[in-house]
Amino acid sequence: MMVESASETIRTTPSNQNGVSSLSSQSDGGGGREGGSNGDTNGEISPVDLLHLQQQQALQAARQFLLQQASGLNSPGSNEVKQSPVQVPVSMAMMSPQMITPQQMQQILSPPQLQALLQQQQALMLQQQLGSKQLAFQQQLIQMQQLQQQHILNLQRQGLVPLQPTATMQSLQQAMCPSDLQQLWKEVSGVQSSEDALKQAEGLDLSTNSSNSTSAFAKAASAHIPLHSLVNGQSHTPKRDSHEEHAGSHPLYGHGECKWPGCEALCEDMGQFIKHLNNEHALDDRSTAQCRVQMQVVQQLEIQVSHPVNGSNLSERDSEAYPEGLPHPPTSAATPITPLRQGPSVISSSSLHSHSHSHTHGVGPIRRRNSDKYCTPIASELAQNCEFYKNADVRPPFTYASLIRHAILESPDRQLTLNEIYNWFTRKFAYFRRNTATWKNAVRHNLSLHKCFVRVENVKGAVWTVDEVEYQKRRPPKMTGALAEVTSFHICAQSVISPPPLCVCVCRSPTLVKNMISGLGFGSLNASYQAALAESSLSLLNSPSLLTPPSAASLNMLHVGHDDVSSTVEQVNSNGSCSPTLSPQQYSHPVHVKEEPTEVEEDSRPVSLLAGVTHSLPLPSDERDLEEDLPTEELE
DNA sequence: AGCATCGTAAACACTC
DNA sequence: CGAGTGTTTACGATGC
Repeated sequence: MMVESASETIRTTPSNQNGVSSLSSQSDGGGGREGGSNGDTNGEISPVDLLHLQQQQALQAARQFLLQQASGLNSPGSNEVKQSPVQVPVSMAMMSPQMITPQQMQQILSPPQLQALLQQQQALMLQQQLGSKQLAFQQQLIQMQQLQQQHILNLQRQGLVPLQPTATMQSLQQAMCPSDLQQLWKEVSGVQSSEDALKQAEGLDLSTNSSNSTSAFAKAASAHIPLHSLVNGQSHTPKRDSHEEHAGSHPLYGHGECKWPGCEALCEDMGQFIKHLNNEHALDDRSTAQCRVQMQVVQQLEIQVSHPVNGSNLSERDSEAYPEGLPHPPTSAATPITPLRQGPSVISSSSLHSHSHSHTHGVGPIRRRNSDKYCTPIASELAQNCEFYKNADVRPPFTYASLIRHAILESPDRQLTLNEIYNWFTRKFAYFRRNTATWKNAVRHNLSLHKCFVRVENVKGAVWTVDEVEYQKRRPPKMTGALAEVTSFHICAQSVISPPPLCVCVCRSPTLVKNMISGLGFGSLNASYQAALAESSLSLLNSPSLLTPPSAASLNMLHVGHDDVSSTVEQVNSNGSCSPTLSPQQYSHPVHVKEEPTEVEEDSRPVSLLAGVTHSLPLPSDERDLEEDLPTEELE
């Protein structure tokens, strides 16, 4: 089996570079500029090669760890699992289908995704005919992909094809696209997805073999081939029979003990191990978060490898999605545009919404926990799914307070009349174009109830503003839950992309990196997991390419975020520089002070990664000022 | 169980 | 008077 224990894997030296190569094999000609630096022919290793090697090593370790988790979480040994002809991708595989109830699914998927899922499922119910044909087709496809892999592998060995690690992460992200969620849903609900998979397969370019523009990995992800069959480029023939595949071994089982990172529980036999796996490592927030964190790590590593210096990885789409002067969400920087995406474009922690209310009203509630518990970056979500929410009658998974705040802060003057807030709601969300009485009442209720919303008498009448201090106060004092950790690390990882020099300076110590990770709310993650993150990050952070001046984008990443919408908006003024939100007291007009029912005494939100690390360091005065000025909420 | 948060509903007051 | 706005209370659901 390719999977060793987690700690071993993390420390795996890149003796088999093929692992990276095969995963990232791609010859799109778009950015393989570093492929030529392969210096293994002359025996001399240049610094560049060393760097690359180091990066690849970190990448490999992170990737393997992720894949381990994916396969481990999949609990393939469970007899209850009836393997469908189509495998779920890694992101899906990490959610043990047999353990996911529809309720859990609702919690995992955002409402838009759910809606898309359900619609697809309904359509699918009508046609379930092509099972066997599709299976054969899939197998053919797999064979072709294996050939393709081998070929690309050979080319890479000869230095003919540059490494394209980015493709891997794109694939991972593709693997998390709504269509794949649909796939998962179908599998969970026992619906054969032959039609759908066939469509996907047809989408692949079968007319070309070795050097087309789609990586084998991406194809595999699209075709739902188990990722572990691609790892290391070894030609594991994907076995369709889960029993056959997992009868005697399991990636996370070896030498009589569970190889789950940090577990090491003794299991006499496979059955016991499976039981243990299901009991101890079942899908929950934490395991999901771990996978997501790991994916973030891999993503950042891959971004780093493929975009060593410049910040040009912000797509035009991102530019369009954000108001002038507002920072772009760090997630977008690495978010590939994939045609597979139909609904919400990004599945991040922000998409892990619980939407479990089952109200009888036409208008279901916006669950606060969605944003607070999961620290949803609403700005990011909204920006990226703007069109979706605009057109789809789907309830946004954000609290009224968050939305109102976002609306206000998005406005040029950071103040809106009630009617303008209404208009914003209806303009931005198709969902709010109906049931107006309900939500408008709720909006008014929220405006009045929350002290963070301040009514200001204006010449034109009353406008509503946001008192950011108050808003922050009412935030939960402590982020709990694994997904909060993800968000924290999200920022950590993002800051890795293009951190300011001062960040790099302190991150060269693995211990420190580890401490940073723990200090950022990763304390609940086990030691080896933290070590994995730390070490993965370290390799990256040692890269000279990180020694880039702080850019606006990188500064945006320096703060651990919280939930929602305006995390992005409020701290940045129109000229792009960061500043505290205009306090209501700055208005010359009378202000109605409200008392909020409950107040959190202390703002003990996670501090920024930078702040947590750099306080002991000399900081350029201007940067220090900037840092102090910046609220500690995530700047998306 | 208790608490906090949120969404919803509704009553009420005030202004235009 | 009615609509819009703003405040307040109550209640149920949910999560911790």
